[in-house]
Amino acid sequence: MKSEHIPKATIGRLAVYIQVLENLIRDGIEVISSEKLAQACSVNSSQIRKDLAYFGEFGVRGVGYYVQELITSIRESLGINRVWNCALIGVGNLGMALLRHHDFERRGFFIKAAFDCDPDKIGKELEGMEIVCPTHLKDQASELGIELGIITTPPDRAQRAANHLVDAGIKGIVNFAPARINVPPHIPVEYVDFFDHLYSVAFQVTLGNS
Amino acid sequence: MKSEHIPKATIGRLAVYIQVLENLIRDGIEVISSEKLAQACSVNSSQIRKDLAYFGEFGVRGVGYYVQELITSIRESLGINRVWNCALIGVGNLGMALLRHHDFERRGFFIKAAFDCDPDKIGKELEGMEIVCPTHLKDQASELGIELGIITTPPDRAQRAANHLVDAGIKGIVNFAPARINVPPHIPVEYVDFFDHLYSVAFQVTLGNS
DNA sequence: CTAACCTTGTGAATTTTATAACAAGTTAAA
DNA sequence: TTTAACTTGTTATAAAATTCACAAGGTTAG
Ligand SMILES: NC(=O)c1ccc[n+]([C@@H]2O[C@H](COP(=O)([O-])OP(=O)(O)OC[C@H]3O[C@@H](n4cnc5c(N)ncnc54)[C@H](O)[C@@H]3O)[C@@H](O)[C@H]2O)c1
Ligand SMILES: NC(=O)c1ccc[n+]([C@@H]2O[C@H](COP(=O)([O-])OP(=O)(O)OC[C@H]3O[C@@H](n4cnc5c(N)ncnc54)[C@H](O)[C@@H]3O)[C@@H](O)[C@H]2O)c1
Repeated sequence: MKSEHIPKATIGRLAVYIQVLENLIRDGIEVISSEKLAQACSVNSSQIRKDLAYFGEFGVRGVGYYVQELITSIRESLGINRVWNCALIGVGNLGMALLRHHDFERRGFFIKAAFDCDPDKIGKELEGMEIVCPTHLKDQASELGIELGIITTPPDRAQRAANHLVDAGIKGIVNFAPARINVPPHIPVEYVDFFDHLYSVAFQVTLGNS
Repeated sequence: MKSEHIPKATIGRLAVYIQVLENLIRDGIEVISSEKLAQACSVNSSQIRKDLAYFGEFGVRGVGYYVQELITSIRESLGINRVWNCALIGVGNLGMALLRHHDFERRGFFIKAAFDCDPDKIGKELEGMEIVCPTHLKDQASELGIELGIITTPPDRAQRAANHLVDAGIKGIVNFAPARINVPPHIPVEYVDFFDHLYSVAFQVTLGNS
């Protein structure tokens, strides 16, 4: 079908499909039907076929989808079948956990530089990377080919961090701080809000009890 | 209005409203209109009024919403105006970052127990808590009044961790591991997937460039 | 007190998203 | 080769969420 506008919910589900498909590979499963995949992802099978149809035709009628091929197709569709260089701002508890988490690299997201404004941290080395003052962000970004920014500062510093990133010509931002940030409209921002999810389970549990 | 079924998206937005409203408090703003709040949250003002209408009438016509009151009302609506005791399974990079993050407590989510199956970690103390073997989960859960579980194990251990939690009578789960888990249908599960958000920005950046 | 002005809450209209249904393509067995 | 059993891609249908539009309620200034 190859369509124009793709629902945000579709992107979220594609991420789930990849997750489940990768686990199927581990289990040695090579082909899967939309119905089976749907069960594993807790969605409707039409939903899966519709989501994939936005990007092309990846299945074989009467057979299903070849798992490895489908993973590749989805990754191409999302634009993640390549390396993305990232900068991280805010090397605290969470920032360090992310830096130490090598799954990001395995999936093509390389954190190439880490920034913090704390004088005690600047100059220290972590995971083979020197922690640098955010004022150097602009230089390093172009030098290292950094396109994405990850914000892990306290919430009241998130806007400042965002400003640094924008100034450095970054193309997209993932913000872990619980604060909205203002950036030019052509720069996409994704918010990772742990509390959103905690609130959501708490709400569902409360509903169930009432 | 007080309605029956509440869209999941509404819950997510309520979390955003709280986030923004709390920052308004910090700035000393006491009253806000749905239009202003909408701008701060990047949503439509009708959306806000509609979201709130699911739970009651919290505003004053001609005036707007009293910020502190609205926070309280939303918290009551979500069932988070009370303490929720949590157990964390998997004390690795991410688990430790969460344990050290005291914002959870400030918002009523207390991590009362931490579990790990690594013999090197069991018995160690962290943030005033002893790391315990997951086999003790059941005892501790009832003893400490734990209702929610947080999974931060590797993905191939997530199901096992979930089984422990379910067996311990936990009422809801937040899963940070990139793997779907199967639990009885009355137990809500929320997935926090960092890659989902990375994929999403990458996709949006790619779109913008094409 | 009146008039001009705001802002909420909500039914109706619109848009978007999800599900169902099925024609078309594929396989395998008889 | 034919038939029966599958499964996709896509159109049609249904459901859900968002936005619009405005009456109803409230405030402020003169
Ligand atoms: N740690 C968690 O588990 C967790 C969970 C949910 C949300 N968060 C959010 O993630 C963010 C980071 O949390 P954390 O626990 O790592 O906090 P933290 O205080 O440990 O780390 C914050 C780091 O940011 C640095 N920083 C401050 N201002 C900066 C600036 N302008 N430029 C660059 N660096 C700056 C600080 O020096 C510090 O090293 C916070 O916004 C927090 O609310 C954290
Ligand atoms: N660290 C990050 O920044 C990050 C980012 C995104 C996602 N994640 C996900 O979060 C999870 C944890 O990541 P991490 O970096 O902390 O990994 P980690 O390897 O540092 O920690 C995992 C911990 O879980 C423990 N564990 C393993 N099996 C267990 C079991 N059955 N019961 C109890 N404990 C068990 C291990 O002993 C270890 O301490 C992983 O699934 C990872 O994919 C982490």
